[in-house]
This record gives sequence, structure tokens and C-alpha cells, in this order.
Amino acid sequence: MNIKISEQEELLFLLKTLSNQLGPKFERSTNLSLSRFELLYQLIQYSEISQSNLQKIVNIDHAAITRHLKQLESDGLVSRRRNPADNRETIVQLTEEGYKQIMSCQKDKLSFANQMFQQFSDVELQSLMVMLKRIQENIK
Amino acid sequence: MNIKISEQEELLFLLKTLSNQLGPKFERSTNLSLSRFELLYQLIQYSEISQSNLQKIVNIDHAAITRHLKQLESDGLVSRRRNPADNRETIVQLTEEGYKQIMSCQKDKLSFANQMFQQFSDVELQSLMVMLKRIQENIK
DNA sequence: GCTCAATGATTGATAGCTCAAATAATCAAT
DNA sequence: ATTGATTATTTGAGCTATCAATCATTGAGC
Repeated sequence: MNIKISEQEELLFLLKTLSNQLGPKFERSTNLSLSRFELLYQLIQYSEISQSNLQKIVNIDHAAITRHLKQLESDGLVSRRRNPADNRETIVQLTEEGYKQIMSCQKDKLSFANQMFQQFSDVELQSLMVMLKRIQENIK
Repeated sequence: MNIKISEQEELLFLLKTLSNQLGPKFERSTNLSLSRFELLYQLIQYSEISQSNLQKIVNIDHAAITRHLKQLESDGLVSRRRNPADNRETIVQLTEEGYKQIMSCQKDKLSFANQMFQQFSDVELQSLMVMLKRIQENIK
């Protein structure tokens, strides 16, 4: 029992530590923070999307979304406008420049990910993903 | 190839998101942030330890360690003193109060961890741990 | 039409983290 | 003994994240 608990505890710490180390390293590799990368990346798929829908996809707090997008807008990477059909919503879209930027990061991101998951088999990646998603469900 | 990359990407995002969600939830359950919990928890094992050694164990930036310990000291949970044998070092130790506090969190932490790893077998926990450690190595 | 609840976005407060630079003490080698 | 490199801690700057509160808009029910 005691051993099992320690293991859980260690995993808890490890998850946090790993993520703390991951962020800065990713940013140094790609010149884009992980969150901003994710936002831009999602905007490639959905050519237009409201902030609140974007928020549901990336699972970051509303407030953080607003701040990121405002900054990305002033950097010229996305455009934002009110939805005429529902003035509460803000619709976000990649600009030409934003598209170029995210595309030019792809190579760096790829090599970062390759290093990160060096010697992981597809089966392992899959199983890791499933476990992390289970944890996410468990703490909801 | 393309599929595999997406999977890596998703894992990257998932790790960050999970950790972002984990911290606040842990804190709400235990009234102690995950980092501070970890610091106090380590101090149970090593009755006395220098800040730099503690830093190596918990893998948080020096600066953050200093700030946490200063706050914990002013909360009366740890005591700090210079090492007479080497005046560069600060030696940290749990106080009576700190010991009581960390012990009273144990139950909450345990139930949090149990919920988080609900329906995980020992084998799964083990494999998860190994994979996360491998990632940590890979990005060093 | 009007009120009231809901939804979406924003802002303010607070806290965590990293990195880089500064300070202070120790130690090694001349 | 002095200089110079190393080690430990601290402080400052800059991000990102959460939570709570606020504001505007929409929509449902009377």
C-alpha cells in the first residue's frame, strides 16, 4: 500500500516538473510559446472560430485566451472581429503573416517532438496518450 | 508519418494542459500548492538539507526554491539557517508546525491521488512513470 | 415590450515558473 | 597571500496560468 502511494505521489510531482521543463524548452526551439503555438495550430484547422470555441478545444482559461489572442493580434498573426450574428462573440482568424509564422515553426516543432519522444514506439505513444486522457477525466 | 507527428503533437499539448489543471485542483484539495507540498514532503525524509540539494531533488528553478522557502519560513513551517561549515549554504528544516501541517495534508493528498489514478493498475503506473522519465531524459 | 438568466469576453488580483544578473563565500593554484 | 574560478543564494524582469468580478449582448417567458 505504502509503496503504491509513493508511486502515485512521484507521478504527480513528475507530471508537473516535466511540464515545467517542457514549456521553456519548446519555446527556445520554436520561438513561440507552447500555448501560442497550440492556438495558431488550431486556427489552421478551423479557418474561423469564436474565442469560446477555441477555448473549449485548447482547455486554457478564458482570460488567458483573451490575453494571448490580443497579443497575437497586435503581433499581426491573427485578426479578430465581432460576430455580426451574435455580438458577444469574437471571431478569430489567422492572418497571412500568422500562417507563414506557424508554418515556419513546423520544422522546429517536429524536431523538438522527435527528440522528446526519441525511441518511443507507436504503441507506447498511444498508451501514454490514453493514460493521460484517463487522468484528465478522473480529475474533472 | 503524418499521423505519428500529430500524435506527438497532441501528447505535447496534453501534457501541458494536464499539468495546468492538476496544480490548482491539488491545491484546492490540500490547501497547499503542489510545489510547496513537494518541498515539505522532501523535508520529512531529509531532516536537514541545503537549498541547493533540495533544488536538485525537486527540479524547480533555484529562484523559485528561494521564494517558496522564504514564504514557508515566514509562515512558520520551515526554519532556515546558514551552514557554519560553509557559509554559502542555507540549511532548511521542518518546524514542528510544518511537520503537523504536512501530516494533516496527507489524507487529502492521498484521496486526491486515488481519484487521479482511479482504475490504474500498478503495472500501468509503473509504465507511465518510466515513460515520463524517459521523456525527461530526452529533453535534457 | 420587459425582466432576468445565460453566455462571451475582458480586466484585475495573485501566484507560479524561468532566465539572467548580482552578491557572497569558498577553494585551488600560483 | 592574492587572484580567479566555482558554488549557493538572492533579486529583478517577464511570461503564463488561474480565479473572481464586471460588462455587454442575447434569448426565453411572462
